[in-house]
Amino acid sequence: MIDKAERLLAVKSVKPTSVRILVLAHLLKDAKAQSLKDLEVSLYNTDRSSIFRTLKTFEEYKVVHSIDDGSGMMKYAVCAEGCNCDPKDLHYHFYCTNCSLTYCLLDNPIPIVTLPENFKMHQANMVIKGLCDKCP
Amino acid sequence: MIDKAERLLAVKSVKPTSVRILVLAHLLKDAKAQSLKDLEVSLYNTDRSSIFRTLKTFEEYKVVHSIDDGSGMMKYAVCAEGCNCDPKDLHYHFYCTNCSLTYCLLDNPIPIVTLPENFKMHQANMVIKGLCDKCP
DNA sequence: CAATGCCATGCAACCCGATTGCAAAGGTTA
DNA sequence: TAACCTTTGCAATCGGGTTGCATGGCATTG
Ligand SMILES: [Mn+2]
Ligand SMILES: [Mn+2]
Ligand SMILES: [Zn+2]
Ligand SMILES: [Zn+2]
Repeated sequence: MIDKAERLLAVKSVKPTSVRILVLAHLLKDAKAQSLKDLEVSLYNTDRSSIFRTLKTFEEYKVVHSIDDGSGMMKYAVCAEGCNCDPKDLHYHFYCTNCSLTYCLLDNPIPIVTLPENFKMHQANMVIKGLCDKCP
Repeated sequence: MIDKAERLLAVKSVKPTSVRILVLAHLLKDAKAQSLKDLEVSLYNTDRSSIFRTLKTFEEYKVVHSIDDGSGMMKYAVCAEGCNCDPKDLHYHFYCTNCSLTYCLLDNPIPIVTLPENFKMHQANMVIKGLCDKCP
């Protein structure tokens, strides 16, 4: 995962510092959307603000995208290959209200929504809430 | 608006106290989604926590629904007539990144999303972000 | 009417995720 | 080596949301 992280950082032109490699490797390893706190707990000897700023950098360089799933904590997930975080790359997210896991539903494109006259869409945050397949 | 608020509270079986009438009248008057802070500023002689608890009560009794538009503040909007806050009453919301207004897009039903096997949808928060018709 | 009980309200304090200021550490370049 | 820029760690702060507690208002009961 370390190698994979380093390669991905190179592709995205982000300088591969130690914190960045660790954070990205962890996001790649547990292939689920993770919060700042999740990462803080997992990388317990790395400072929270460093992880925070790393995530901001990752967002800026389209390494990860953030998901506001309504849980109160922003979640971060590695962007799929080819993703540029454009409207066309938008996808649904599913938040399990039981286990708190957040999933990227990459298979369903989000539909074109007919907006009122002269409204322009730039981004979207589409979250479906319910129970995942591992929860009762 | 005061009358309308009192009538609506009666319909929803919520005891019409002074704070509740004021809050609901204000939500009805400015027919847009408003945050706790918005209401706090408008009803400057009413306590924040009272407004907060009023909004919680309104949610519980399906008087209003809340919208997490990603602005960092929860927004509240009066439910349309006949709304029971069931999945069938879900609708898109539009958040203008310029003027920070949040609109209920009541005309577009949200589509049925094909979920992975054994995932069950209970709720959803669908927010489209961009520019509204009053913004450049 | 007085006593009781319940719910709503106001105020202050707290919680917690997010964010920032600042100095030290690392690495790069001249 | 010296100057410079970026990253990191630590501590403090911010801000929306939430809660504990005492008071107030109102209705019910005796
Ligand atoms: Mn995703
Ligand atoms: Mn709405
Ligand atoms: Zn689950
Ligand atoms: Zn606007």
